[in-house]
Amino acid sequence: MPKKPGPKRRSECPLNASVEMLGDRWSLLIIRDMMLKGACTYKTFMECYEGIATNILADRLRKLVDYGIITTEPDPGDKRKVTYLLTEKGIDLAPVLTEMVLWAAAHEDTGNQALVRLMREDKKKFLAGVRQRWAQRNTRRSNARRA
Amino acid sequence: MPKKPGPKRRSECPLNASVEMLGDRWSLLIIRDMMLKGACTYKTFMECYEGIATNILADRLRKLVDYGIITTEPDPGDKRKVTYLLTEKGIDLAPVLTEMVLWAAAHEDTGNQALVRLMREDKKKFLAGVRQRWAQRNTRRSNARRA
DNA sequence: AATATTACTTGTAAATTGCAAGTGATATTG
DNA sequence: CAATATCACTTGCAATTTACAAGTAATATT
Repeated sequence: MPKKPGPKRRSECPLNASVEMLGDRWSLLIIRDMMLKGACTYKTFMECYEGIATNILADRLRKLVDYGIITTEPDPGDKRKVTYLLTEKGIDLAPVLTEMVLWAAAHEDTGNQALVRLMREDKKKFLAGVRQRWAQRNTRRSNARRA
Repeated sequence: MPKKPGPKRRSECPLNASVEMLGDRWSLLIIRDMMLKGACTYKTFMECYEGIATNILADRLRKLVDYGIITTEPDPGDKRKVTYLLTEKGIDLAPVLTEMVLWAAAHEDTGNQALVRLMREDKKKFLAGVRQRWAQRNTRRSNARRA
């Protein structure tokens, strides 16, 4: 997938680009729930422990789709359902999430120490795991489409 | 420095902790200007290319101090000036910044390719460089205080 | 003594967020 | 097969946050 020039940003700085796409209180938590809990429907996102509002969730999902971080496809079994999936671009956010988790775990009093230990003890392994799980998902999806 | 329990957060999740501290459109850009451009006064932060408003800057600096990410000290030469410095906790954000820069550079059309190349070709070296430059600064500061 | 610089604060309009209550298209149940 | 439930949203509105412009107080310079 080619890089999009994107609409006018405040600056050309790559950090600014990241901040404009992900710099809010919800987007990265949605990615987290997809990556770690395998969440992929509106309903499961609503179960997010932090309690996201419905309008904000709809808005963030729309933006994440626009940015090419996630995609949607209809559920073949239940026509009410929409499945959200991480794209390559979305999967590539794993290192960002990891560093943010490790930073907070090192400097704040936080929970989920099991995840933190896993990330800290073998960062590469963890990243490879995320990547593989999602590669499988997307492959299954491609096969299904082909069939 | 011990970890603070911090006031009530939306959840115990370490990612959420990071997002609550840094998940907005300006905080990480301020850290960037300190880390990469050596900015350390209100005035230099105002020169930030993205054009931050004065009230937002004052608010974000206050919050970053509260979170222990930066500290202030008066300028010994000019009593009008306040110097802002990264703490250890702030310096430890370098890997987060790096991954965000590399992610955007990989998937978006952005500038500052020199920085991106440096980060990509030798991430460890880049991080060590940031750390060393700031360690020097903080050492000089300690010495000055002792003298 | 007058002007400039630095680090802010204040006021206000515009945008964003959070909460509650719909809505319409499917799916399930009695 | 009619009534109810579920799913993925949208709408309305108050509260909070942001952006922009204009101060202000404490130094510093000329």
